[in-house]
Amino acid sequence: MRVTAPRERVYAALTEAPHSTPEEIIERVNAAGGTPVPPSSVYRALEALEEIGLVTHTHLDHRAPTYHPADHNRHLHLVCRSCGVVLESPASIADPLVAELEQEHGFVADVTHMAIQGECRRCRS
Amino acid sequence: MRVTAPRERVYAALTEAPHSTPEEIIERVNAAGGTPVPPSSVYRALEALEEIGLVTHTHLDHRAPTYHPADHNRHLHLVCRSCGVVLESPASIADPLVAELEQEHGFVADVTHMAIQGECRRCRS
DNA sequence: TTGAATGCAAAAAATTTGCATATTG
DNA sequence: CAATATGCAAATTTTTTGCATTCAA
Repeated sequence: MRVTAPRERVYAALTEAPHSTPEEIIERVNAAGGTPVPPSSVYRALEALEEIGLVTHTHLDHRAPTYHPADHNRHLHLVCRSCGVVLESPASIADPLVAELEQEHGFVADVTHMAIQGECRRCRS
Repeated sequence: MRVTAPRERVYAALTEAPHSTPEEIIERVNAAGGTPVPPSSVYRALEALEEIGLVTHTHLDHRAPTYHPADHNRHLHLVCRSCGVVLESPASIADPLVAELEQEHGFVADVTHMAIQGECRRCRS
């Protein structure tokens, strides 16, 4: 795995703005100026970074996946339908559900990959 | 809301094959023969059916949404990463998590909209 | 009859691919 | 030096939109 400028710039963009879609990353990487990075290189960089575990992606909603630096404190993503805010909660909060799913269905769940939709405190009030 | 042929055919396709993507629905509706229904009409029919609550959609993975007839027994979707099988579980299995999320974050979760990724019993063995 | 819905074709949006060139290790 | 990664352009894929025509109520 080579360290290249596009990969470094994509990773930098993700630390500046986690939960970015590919499009947002493309824009951010290029907004910074310097040699432009074409979309195809951004897509390939994301793929590479994800493969070595530096980056992960999550599906927050019906749109494109969002990428962020891999976090060893895995977390659940909670997305508000009204305002779009993304809350995070330790993945462990779902441990009882995960255990139940395994017992009931023999299914080993990864609750961090897909967000949970709902409505946040502020929008409810 | 008018009852029209395209809408009836789209709904019929969903009862025959729930969890279909728009593309699959387009194919199924037209495979049946008869007057072809163009993609735009399928998309519009899905939107209309969803609006009146006859149909819902769920995000099973990174691909297109999948549609199915609305079910008053709401359920969680469990998707196996290896084989792609879609298991269902009563939404109530997540009640404790939902309660916890509300208490901790004031977030009212709808756990049925996004599937949970993981690995099914058969693929694990 | 008449407004809602369709069908068609074209546009838009998002992602992928092939290939020659440049670059890392 | 040799294999990997980039940049560019074109091709795909998926979904949306405008508009004249048709059809359900």
